[in-house]
Amino acid sequence: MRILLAEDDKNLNKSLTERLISHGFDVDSCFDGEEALYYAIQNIHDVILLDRMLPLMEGTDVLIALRKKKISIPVILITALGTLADKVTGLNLGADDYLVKPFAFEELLARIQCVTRRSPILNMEQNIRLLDINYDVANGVLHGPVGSNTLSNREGALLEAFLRNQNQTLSRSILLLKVWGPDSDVEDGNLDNYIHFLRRRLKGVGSKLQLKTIRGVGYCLISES
Amino acid sequence: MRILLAEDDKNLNKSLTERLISHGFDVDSCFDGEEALYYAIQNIHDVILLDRMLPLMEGTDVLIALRKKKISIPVILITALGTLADKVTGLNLGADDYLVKPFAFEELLARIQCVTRRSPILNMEQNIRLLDINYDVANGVLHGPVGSNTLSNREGALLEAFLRNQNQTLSRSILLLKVWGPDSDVEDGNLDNYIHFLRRRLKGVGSKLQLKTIRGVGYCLISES
DNA sequence: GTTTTCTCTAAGAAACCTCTAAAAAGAAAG
DNA sequence: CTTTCTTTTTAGAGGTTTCTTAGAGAAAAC
Repeated sequence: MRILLAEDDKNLNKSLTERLISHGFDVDSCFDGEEALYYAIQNIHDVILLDRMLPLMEGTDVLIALRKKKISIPVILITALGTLADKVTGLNLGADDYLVKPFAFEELLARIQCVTRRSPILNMEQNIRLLDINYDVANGVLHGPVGSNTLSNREGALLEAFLRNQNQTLSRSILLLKVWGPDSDVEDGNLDNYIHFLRRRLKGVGSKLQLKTIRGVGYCLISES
Repeated sequence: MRILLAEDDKNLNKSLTERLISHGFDVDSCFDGEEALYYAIQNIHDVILLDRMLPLMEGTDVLIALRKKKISIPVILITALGTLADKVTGLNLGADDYLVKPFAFEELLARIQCVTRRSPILNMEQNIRLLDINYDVANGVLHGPVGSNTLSNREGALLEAFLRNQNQTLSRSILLLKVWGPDSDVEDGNLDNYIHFLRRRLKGVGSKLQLKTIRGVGYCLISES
């Protein structure tokens, strides 16, 4: 699960990023509103944590711009105690939830869980099942008919991308964004590599799932030949 | 066991801190309500001792804020004799116990014991057992099948963190917070060091428990391979 | 048949973890 | 106050895993 964090307080930003990562999320963090919008419109994140007051562009304006572009990624607004009064405005603008500083990390986790639960496949559940496999997201363990296998981070992120977008063909560029993030300048061939790794893993646990290549476009996880 | 103490009377604060430490607790002390909330929301303490009247933010408001954030750490309110009248209010707000100033230190100890006994793993009992070990918290002695061993303070705090959170993967950042406290600026590598020490201790007493490393995240105490 | 695109192997690079050694800090004893 | 011992911390060598790059061969498209 990929999270975009826009928070200008350097300490808070760093600590949140670390703790989110340690909970198994992929995190892109930024420090001002323009940057936040730049990342957000790539539409590759599953949740956006948006501080209300940001340099260059207010968090609320980022939110307005997003919704105007019909991007419906769940947004959790982070408001300081002082600006709490107009929290209603935030919700009216299209925010899915808000959080008042200071907040407990556990509360943040709960709210993330809450806003992502709405979209059925996109939830934070420990396990995602499909056909004959069962992927434990938190621990990165893939269970299949023949056995289990622990995936590396990249392998896990790639599998997650397919599992959260079932029956969809994911283009190479989308996969690169979702798995390596918007800033990565990784070689294109690296993706082929991980596709290969993942195929080996799937075969290794005896799954009938196959990563079909859609030539010139990308890949799709399917269950039949 | 890590205790958060919020008490603005400098003398009382100091004396309590010292005596608690001498009884084997780890103590973070602070002098006003905002600070107290700041520490408390990190959710790393096992008990919170909260003076009712604090600068910047009343103890009761801290308590309200905490419970609102679904943080359920046991809280013992400390009230002066004059404000005793509305002690009921405190309990209704979610406090677990209260203590009227002036009080005997032994009474405080008893009440800490009382509120921590409720959660089965988190209690103050002398010994915590798991599989083939038995850890005497008060004296820092680790008993295993082959022998016993006295742990240093840090080693003990680390082992305690694992024993109080059984079957959980504890991230490096959480461990640093729980063992070294929220203000420490200790080098990250120090943790690796104590993991190593603890592994040696466990092996030394012949235990089958293992500290499994979860690469890129942290560690987990498990009993099987 | 040529070109493009994809698959897979191999190996170097980077990141991360473990453990040793020793310096620094602190506590206890003389 | 000094010495001695223990604990805590820093530093870094060496090992392991993961990530990335590169390129040869296979498959598909034209």
